[in-house]
Amino acid sequence: METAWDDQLRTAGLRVTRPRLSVLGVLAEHPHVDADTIATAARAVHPSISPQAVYGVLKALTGAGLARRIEPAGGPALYELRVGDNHHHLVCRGCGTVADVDCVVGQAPCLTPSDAAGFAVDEAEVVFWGLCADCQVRRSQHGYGSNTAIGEGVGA
Amino acid sequence: METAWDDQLRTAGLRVTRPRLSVLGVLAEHPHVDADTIATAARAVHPSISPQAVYGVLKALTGAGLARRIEPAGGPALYELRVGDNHHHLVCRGCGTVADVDCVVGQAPCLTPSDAAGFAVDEAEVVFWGLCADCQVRRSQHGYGSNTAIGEGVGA
DNA sequence: CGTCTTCTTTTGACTGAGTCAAATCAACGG
DNA sequence: CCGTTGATTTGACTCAGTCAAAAGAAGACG
Ligand SMILES: [Mn+2]
Ligand SMILES: [Mn+2]
Ligand SMILES: [Zn+2]
Ligand SMILES: [Zn+2]
Repeated sequence: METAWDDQLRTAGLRVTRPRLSVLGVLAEHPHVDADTIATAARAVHPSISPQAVYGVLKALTGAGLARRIEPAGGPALYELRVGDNHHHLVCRGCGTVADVDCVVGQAPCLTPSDAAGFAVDEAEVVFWGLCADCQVRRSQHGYGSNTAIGEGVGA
Repeated sequence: METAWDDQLRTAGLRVTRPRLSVLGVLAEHPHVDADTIATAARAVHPSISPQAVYGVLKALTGAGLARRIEPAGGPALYELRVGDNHHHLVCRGCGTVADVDCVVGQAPCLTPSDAAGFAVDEAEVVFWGLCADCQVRRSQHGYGSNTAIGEGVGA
């Protein structure tokens, strides 16, 4: 199951190295992690890996289309292996947790602007901001009202 | 026309100061600018303004709901005075130019995820990525094909 | 108008996230 | 097993933004 990384790397024209396999292993277990968390986790299997190596690996992986980088406002970049399906994200304002949202259209750009102003649009990036289940509970316990604002069902 | 800033600031419980008026003036003329550009432009009318003052002003303005902050991936935060209408943005991958996109729904959240995973969603942030008209021309002149990929008309 | 309180700005140090380049190291084709 | 070339390490550096103490100014009140 994990030797598949080897093929994916080689097919992408990349050499198979221990830093790359470690990072891929971390990404497989934890979707939506930042570079620092990846470095810490990767060190468990490859203790001598340097922070810069992690950046280098992530750049190689994203460049080759094996990983995806997202940058939710207010935090460091996050990486994931789920690529090529144009999915979107839910981000919790309370704790930063990120969850995947399937795109109902499937292919980019899944939305088209009402007026594209001359732009050739190739991607519609959608981030849903709100509170995760845990943070809703935590907030209501501390006296705040739970704001359950839901709009119509358009899908995304 | 510009004395309206005074009232807006006071109504928001903020004092009327020269740094704040300068920043508001810059934002009124240039939508979607970063803090550094604001500082440079504001210095034309208030030469002694410090970079930190700009950050402080911007935090006060956004906190009071007089300005909005957006953070397109790969660049510094941008600020604008157009607030409260839940509009979206087009960002050029070539030159970073940002254009507004009216939201056809008007109120947040204008989209609802297909599966909210227990989140209470209060906002759907949409960023359309592509190439602006100028960059399309520039690219085709240099031999690259113009990729005109347009999806269905959902509006945003 | 003058004074006093409180909010703002300034000054300057500092952090976090990421980049860049030179030197060392290791994958893998032959 | 060697040599080439790509990858990692090391270390310095940038950029965007934060934090806190000290100085300054807005504006409430007398
Ligand atoms: Mn995802
Ligand atoms: Mn805008
Ligand atoms: Zn949460
Ligand atoms: Zn452009």
